[in-house]
Amino acid sequence: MPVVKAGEHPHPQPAPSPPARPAPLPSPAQVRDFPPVAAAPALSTTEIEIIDLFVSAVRALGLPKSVGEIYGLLFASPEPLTLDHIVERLHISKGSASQGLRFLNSLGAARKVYVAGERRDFFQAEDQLKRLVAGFIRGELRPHLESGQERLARLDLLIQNEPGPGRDFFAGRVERLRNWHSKALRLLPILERFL
Amino acid sequence: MPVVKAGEHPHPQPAPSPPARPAPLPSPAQVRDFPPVAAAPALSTTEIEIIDLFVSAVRALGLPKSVGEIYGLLFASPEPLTLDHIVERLHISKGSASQGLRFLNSLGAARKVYVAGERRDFFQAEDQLKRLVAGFIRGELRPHLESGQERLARLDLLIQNEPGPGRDFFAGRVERLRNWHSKALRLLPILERFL
DNA sequence: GGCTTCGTTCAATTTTTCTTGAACAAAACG
DNA sequence: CGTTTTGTTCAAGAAAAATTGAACGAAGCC
Repeated sequence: MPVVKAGEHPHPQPAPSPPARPAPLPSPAQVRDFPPVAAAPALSTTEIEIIDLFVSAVRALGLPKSVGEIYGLLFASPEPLTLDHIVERLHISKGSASQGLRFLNSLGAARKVYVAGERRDFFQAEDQLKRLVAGFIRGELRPHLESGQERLARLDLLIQNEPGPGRDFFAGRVERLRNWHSKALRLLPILERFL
Repeated sequence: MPVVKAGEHPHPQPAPSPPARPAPLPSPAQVRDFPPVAAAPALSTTEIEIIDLFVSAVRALGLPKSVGEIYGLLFASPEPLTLDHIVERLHISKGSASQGLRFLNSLGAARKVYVAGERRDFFQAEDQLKRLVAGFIRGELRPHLESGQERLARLDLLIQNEPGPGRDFFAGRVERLRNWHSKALRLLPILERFL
């Protein structure tokens, strides 16, 4: 079974990352230098460390690595980023970035910010713990607990046609499960309040 | 293994079509399988439902299915079981059963019970929520939070040689991370107490 | 309208994780 | 002691999950 791997290994990126993208040779004509967007700068050591931190946090929550990378990059960035920025700096596919961003957005962990005169969507990391937790509860925890409710109901039915001797035992078990379930439900608001 | 893992199907992936119903686990094959010779009784519908419940709970925590099956079977059993019982009734390999049992044992979720005149180890499920939670915290949550501590220290160092302008921003970020970390640490005792 | 940019989707592929099974070690038997 | 029972280990295979990339639709732009 898997296990806690607390080890340290610094790179999110595998080995030798190719120097840069094989940019199509810019035709000599272009003189226009643009301030906003240039070739994506490589990640700094600090950025890498921050991203790595989120990658492992997010993995611990059972979410895919790319989600951690994206959130980490946003968190480490003073200004909002577009999907392309993310793709280029993280070297992940557009597909991954799109999905990851949509997921983060659905939990309220990444928010779209309006940028005047820009067609593209810009994202920034939600950095209020309380909001992050609330989103996670709404999006991930709550749904599961709710499905538990149905399961318990189904168990109640099944127990009815359980042969005599076993029935009492199972009834006790289900009661205990119900108790656990209700405790978990009551915990959620406490969580939200505390964090 | 992960720490908090809480979302069940934490995939950011858009679930194509969530047939939200919990399909009974390993049911159909059972009866045909055992030809002659004293065999373990097939799982009852109730047992299957209970096991299924734990399988999905455990998956939500990022643990392997077999761990959920084993705990579920123990939980649904009035008397303690041996590794062989588990292998036979669950139709999983000895290897899986051994590992799963050891893991559950390490968290205090399954305990060895002494049975007079028996050479084999008998296991029963820990059924006190408080103890289960405490074990999970000690075995899974705490270790991860501790590794976070080291990461933060490393970040502090990295920030020192961060070029001027960025430094302040990063310093603020790291401070925030440290704040989150300490909140998480303070949450653990609350968790243990509440549940 | 035609062209380009942005972003999404999803089947195929890659990566990661889990499970199996056979080889072993330890201990009890006799 | 040799044998049998009990349980562990771990490489290899199977299964599950994440990532890619190309095709596509929806706007914006000129």
